[in-house]
Amino acid sequence: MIDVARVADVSLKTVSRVVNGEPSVRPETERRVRLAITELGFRRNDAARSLRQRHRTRTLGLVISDVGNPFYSAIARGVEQVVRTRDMLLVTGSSDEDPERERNLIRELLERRVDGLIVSPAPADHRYLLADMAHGVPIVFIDRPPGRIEADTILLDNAGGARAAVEHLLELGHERIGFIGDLPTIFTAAERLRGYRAALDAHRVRKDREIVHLGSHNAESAGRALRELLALPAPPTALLTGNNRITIGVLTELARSHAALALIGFDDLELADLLGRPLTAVAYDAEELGRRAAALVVRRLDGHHGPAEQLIEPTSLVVRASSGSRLRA
Amino acid sequence: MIDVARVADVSLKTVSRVVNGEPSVRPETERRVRLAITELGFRRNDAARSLRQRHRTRTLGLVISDVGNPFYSAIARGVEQVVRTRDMLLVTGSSDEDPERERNLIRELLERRVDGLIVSPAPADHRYLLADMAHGVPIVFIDRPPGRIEADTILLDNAGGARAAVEHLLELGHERIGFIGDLPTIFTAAERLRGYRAALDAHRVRKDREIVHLGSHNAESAGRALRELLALPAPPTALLTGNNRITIGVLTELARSHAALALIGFDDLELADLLGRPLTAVAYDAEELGRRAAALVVRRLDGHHGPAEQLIEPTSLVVRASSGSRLRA
DNA sequence: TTGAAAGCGCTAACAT
DNA sequence: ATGTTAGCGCTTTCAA
Repeated sequence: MIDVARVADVSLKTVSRVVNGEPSVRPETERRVRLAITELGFRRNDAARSLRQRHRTRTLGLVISDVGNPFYSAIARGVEQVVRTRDMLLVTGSSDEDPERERNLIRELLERRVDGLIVSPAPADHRYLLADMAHGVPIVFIDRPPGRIEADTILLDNAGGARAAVEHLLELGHERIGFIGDLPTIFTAAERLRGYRAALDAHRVRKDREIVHLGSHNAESAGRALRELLALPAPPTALLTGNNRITIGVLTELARSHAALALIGFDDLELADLLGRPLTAVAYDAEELGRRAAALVVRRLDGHHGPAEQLIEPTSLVVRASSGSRLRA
Repeated sequence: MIDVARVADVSLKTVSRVVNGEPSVRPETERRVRLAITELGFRRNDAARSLRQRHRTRTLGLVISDVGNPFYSAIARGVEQVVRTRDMLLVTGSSDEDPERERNLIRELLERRVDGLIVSPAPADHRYLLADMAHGVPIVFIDRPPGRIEADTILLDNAGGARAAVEHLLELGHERIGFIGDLPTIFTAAERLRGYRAALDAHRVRKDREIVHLGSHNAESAGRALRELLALPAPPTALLTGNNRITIGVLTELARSHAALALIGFDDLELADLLGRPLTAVAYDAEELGRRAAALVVRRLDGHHGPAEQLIEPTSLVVRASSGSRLRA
């Protein structure tokens, strides 16, 4: 900037005025400055700027487990929509579900002085964030709650969605409804399992642990789990799958084995309609999840100081062919 | 930091030493400093830091049209993999294919002094970037070439992929092969159309403009385009679709109309195997595209100064059921 | 309308 | 082993 000033033969402050569109600069002076700016290819340095200004970086941090996962990229898109209206930028990092990496990522973002932070947390003790929150950095948790602290959080209605799915199967006349899910140490997996059980309890249907398989973390292991369930003396007549990876594994295995099984998947699939047997699914708006999380951050940025809030994003059951029709009684 | 120094009763520089893990600090002193750091909830300010240091922000900028699009999120993931090995962070912005927004985004990123930039550009004159490139900021273009400047670029083999698809259909005995694509103002759409035509030319098959439909930008309009093609007196017996959105529109319409038509889609679909009729597709590794783009940036960051390079990422034809079997001659 | 000087929070270079 | 000083590139405050 000082170079620009020299070339334009004005003071540094005048250049600053031009660059920031402040008034009180003679058109002729402004022209000289602009010329010098183009000549030198000058760009204002935002780091220096935010150092002097009221310390806003107009940047929001987002920590998720994987940018490549459609669920998280939908969230990122929702967050971005809000961020954009405020003329802010988004810094994203993938934690791969590793608490230590998550913590490092958060530290880096905070050191870069993001104005706010949205985190989809791995299970961990998040008390280390209390100091930063006390310093006024809005931190919002998305999809899963933080560990051992109170903070704004937005979750899916995991239990409600699973319960609605199971109740739909019950209404169709099924009584042996299986469940294949991920490890219950994962918050969403545990909640979905809870919803599954709650539905059976509410309808006084016997819960058989034999047809519940937990710990499937990818499509392959879900396929194996399904084979085991189908090999049982009394296999389930219907199945709820705990997430999209598991659903895909099950669909693949089903395509191979041609077994008849009513199926509902938690998480909708993009091409659910075009599958061999269109998938009945527990759907929700992941983008909206991102938007609402960003709105929580923005509200605090705008001076809101209320207590931590927990928001629940609803799910809906999209009934297609895979859940089948009423069982013959 | 000065507050920490005061509380720990040491000089500012000693705090800096502790924070940066520099040697020559007595363990006892270090303990006092660390205590003060925790007490005050201190975080090093990276803006101030990079201002003084050799101006590295350890940040890479990525401008794409939409974070929510699987193609771009795969790219983002690939870029992130590389960025992570260098302990850098990724700042992402979506341009929505709007050249003006793209330019603003780029300006913001450059003002924030990203160490490098990866851009999937909308068609535009990119000469405004020459000054920044001359200042040593590595800028790499991905998926589409920049306008009116020379810069490192990585593209898909769009023409080659389309050509291979058409040749596969020709080998199966088809002679009336249609094409539904996006507007040829879009680089990739134009290239794919070129590949389609090149294959027909090479095999001396007559090109009929009637069975080529351009300008489909979403699934709905692709569905309409298909209906028009099928209503023709001499409809095509096979079809190449120009991208995943178009493929989905065509699949939807095909599911409705039950028309018999050999189909190949450019862009693979995640559930291609599980569709009613598994999709033959022109596939490629979008993540690798991101990794290679990031590698180009990183190489220049490491001091490479060669001329602009253009890399081509190969595609492959994944043959499944939808392209059908050999036509009865 | 323009400019001079101070200082944001940190690190590099040089003392002690 | 620890401290002092200057200055990164900008904006703020005040003066001309």
